[in-house]
Amino acid sequence: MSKPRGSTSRLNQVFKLASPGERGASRRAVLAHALPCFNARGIEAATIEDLRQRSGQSVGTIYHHFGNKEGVAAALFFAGFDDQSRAIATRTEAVADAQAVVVELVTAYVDWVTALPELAAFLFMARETVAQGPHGDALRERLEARYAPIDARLAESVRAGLLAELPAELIPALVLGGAESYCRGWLAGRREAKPAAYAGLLAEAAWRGISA
Amino acid sequence: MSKPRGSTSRLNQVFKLASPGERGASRRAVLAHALPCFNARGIEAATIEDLRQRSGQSVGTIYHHFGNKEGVAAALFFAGFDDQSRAIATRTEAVADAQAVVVELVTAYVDWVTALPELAAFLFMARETVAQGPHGDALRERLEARYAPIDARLAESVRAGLLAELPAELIPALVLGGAESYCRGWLAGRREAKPAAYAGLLAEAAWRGISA
Amino acid sequence: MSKPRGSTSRLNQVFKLASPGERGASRRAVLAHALPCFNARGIEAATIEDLRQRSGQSVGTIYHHFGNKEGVAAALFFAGFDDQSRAIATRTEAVADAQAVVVELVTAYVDWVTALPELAAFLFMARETVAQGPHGDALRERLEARYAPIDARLAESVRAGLLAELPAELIPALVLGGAESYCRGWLAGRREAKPAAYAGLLAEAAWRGISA
Amino acid sequence: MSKPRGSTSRLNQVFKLASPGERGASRRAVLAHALPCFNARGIEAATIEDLRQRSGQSVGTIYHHFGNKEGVAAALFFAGFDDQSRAIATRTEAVADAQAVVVELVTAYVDWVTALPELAAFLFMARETVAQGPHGDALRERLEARYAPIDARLAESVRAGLLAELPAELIPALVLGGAESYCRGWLAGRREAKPAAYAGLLAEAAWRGISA
DNA sequence: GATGAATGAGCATTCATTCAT
DNA sequence: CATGAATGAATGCTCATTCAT
Repeated sequence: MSKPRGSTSRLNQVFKLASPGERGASRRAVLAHALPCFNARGIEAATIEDLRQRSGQSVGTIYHHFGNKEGVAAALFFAGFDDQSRAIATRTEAVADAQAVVVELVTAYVDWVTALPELAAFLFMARETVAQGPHGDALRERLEARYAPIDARLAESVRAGLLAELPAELIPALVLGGAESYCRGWLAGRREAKPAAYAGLLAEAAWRGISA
Repeated sequence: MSKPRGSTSRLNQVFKLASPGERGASRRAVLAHALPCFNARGIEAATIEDLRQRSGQSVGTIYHHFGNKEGVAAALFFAGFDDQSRAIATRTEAVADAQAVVVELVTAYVDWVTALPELAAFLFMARETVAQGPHGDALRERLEARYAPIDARLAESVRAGLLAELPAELIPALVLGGAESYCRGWLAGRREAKPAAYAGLLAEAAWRGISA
Repeated sequence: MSKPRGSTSRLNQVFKLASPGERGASRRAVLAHALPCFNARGIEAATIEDLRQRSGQSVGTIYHHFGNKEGVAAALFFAGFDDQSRAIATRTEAVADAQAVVVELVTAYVDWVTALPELAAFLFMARETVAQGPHGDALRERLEARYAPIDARLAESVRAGLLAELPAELIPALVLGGAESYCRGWLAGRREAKPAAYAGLLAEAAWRGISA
Repeated sequence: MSKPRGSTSRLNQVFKLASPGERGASRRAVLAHALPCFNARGIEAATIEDLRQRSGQSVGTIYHHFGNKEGVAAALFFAGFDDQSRAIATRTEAVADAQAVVVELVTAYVDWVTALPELAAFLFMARETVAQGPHGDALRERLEARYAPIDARLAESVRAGLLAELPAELIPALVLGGAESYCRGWLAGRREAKPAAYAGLLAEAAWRGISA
């Protein structure tokens, strides 16, 4: 019998990375079941009772591991965020020129969203909540860590005349804005085709948008 | 003494349009003061007591006009959404060719967000809530009404060979994705320059991204 | 049929004074039934559910009138404290010389405790809690208002040579310490005779303790 | 280097007496650190987690030694109570006539409170809790053991005509009431001078209050 | 004896909504 | 139409206690 494929086993991998070791089983269970809870009703509207029932853990265990409901959401957010960062880093570090960086970035992004749609939807939903909560600084650090190397390489290309002379703070929106917008639409059920199906077109449009 | 200008009087205009007549004064007061309440803490976390205190209206009046809290949020959402639609329609209907449509659409969008940042932030925040609530169909109708004419003209240009052969469901993301992404960043305090300052660059990049 | 006598009707009078008017009925009901709840288990251990059940009011009404559990305790404390102050003031203001003041003070005190034992027990129990809570300043003001006139008259007598040369901060303890100590013992069930039965002896001992 | 003096080393002595031997080190640590925990927030509001953190012992150790939280409070109470009893007994047993007994009793009492204010505050706070709990009988026995010899000697003096004809149950209040009242006020921060400073005045007033 | 992760009953408090005036 | 006191279900969270290691 073959192992299950697709988003479930991929999700398990994300939670394993977030709570490694045999000890992390109950913590993992909470994280895994919190995802549908939060996605179904929003972080605020989801109740600890929801999390408890679906995860099969006790209230005390949830509070033992995460402190409070926001703590569960933050842990889930960073588990997803970090996995996404790894996926992007792996692909963008393997290539050299600016165009390839843009293509790999956009492609890695839409592939990740396509592979883990529930987690992607949660990241969109939880981002502002996390940014304004007690882990806001942690988020900003990790955003910096994710995008700084990429920004540096693109800035280099601007100096080399390969990219248009664009304000640095505008580039991220031009590169990932289209992909992000399409992904939001797809996750909300307003678009049919998987984002990965348009990876090439989105990457090409992004590159044309910023190239000299 | 001249009247105050800028976002406050512009907001008043939005609320006047949403609740015309002398009778609409209390309704207007609730809408106007609900905006900071919802933006400060989120729709779910804002309380009727917050709305009551800031608006100076009674609990009964709020329920009389809006039915419930979600009703206030929906009314505020559509007031903002409709104003944005009017702004876009006014500018895009005045031009003929595809490139001009794209430029006017992007420009109208970022200008509107720049002029009414609180309302824009609320629209981003409330969109999913409204889409999943009892007014979801109304939202889908109005989205259709807003974008159908524009989509039609762009689709025409695709057939005329002026635009790249792109899937119809991808075009909106390519056209407005960059602007939307930058606006989100600006509203969240992660970007410095007003979106309107980059209207030209965003419009140009959008056009290059989809042109043949 | 004659009216009921003794502590119950006397208590009702206290609560009437604390929440006058027809409007105050539900507030009064909460106060009246909070007394046995707090006395039975302590303020901390008494639950809102206890108060709700015994008073027959809703949770919302309790919070509407008192804000929180500590608010109920504080309101009850001041209702009792103020009644006790009135009882003391009435009797001490009616006499002239120092010995009579001491006698009336001690007598009024033990009579009040004997007449309202439940309330007296609560005052002993709640005093430190109130003093350390948000109403601590209010308590200190009212203590000052109660004892300042009496202290002034005793200090006058010290100057006149009728009283021993005693430190001002020691006098209250010498005057009321014995009565207070006996009352505590009686309220705790460690003493048999009602404090009022020893009013004369306690007053006489107090006067001998401080007289020149 | 000389040993530290004053209330800390005196407290250590109390805890050593309560938990002698090498085995009693962890028990002693819990008792010593429970005192500030209970004083800061009250017995009910202090948590096992507070005790655990401050004492550096494990939850299991606390339960091993004391059974439950009330057990810690009771053990601490009796450690203090017994030390106070020893201090009183040592001084009152050394004298013969009634006046000397009263003077030594009052003096021993205020000296003890002055030397161990934290413990004294705790005794006032915990007394009712202990009296109503499962150790109530133990407390009543020890109170009897402490005061019976003293009461007997004073009763003898009443018969000898040295003391006023006073009800037996009133005498303890007349003797210690003033001292107790002043000590409570000092411990609560409402009085400036240490009780020991007024030992003579308090003892004299007590004696005058009860002497024939 | 010692440990501390896990438990879950129990609590204070909030807040959308109603409805008598 | 307008009001705001009253309601009580629902929720996040705490914490004493247990027990497997």
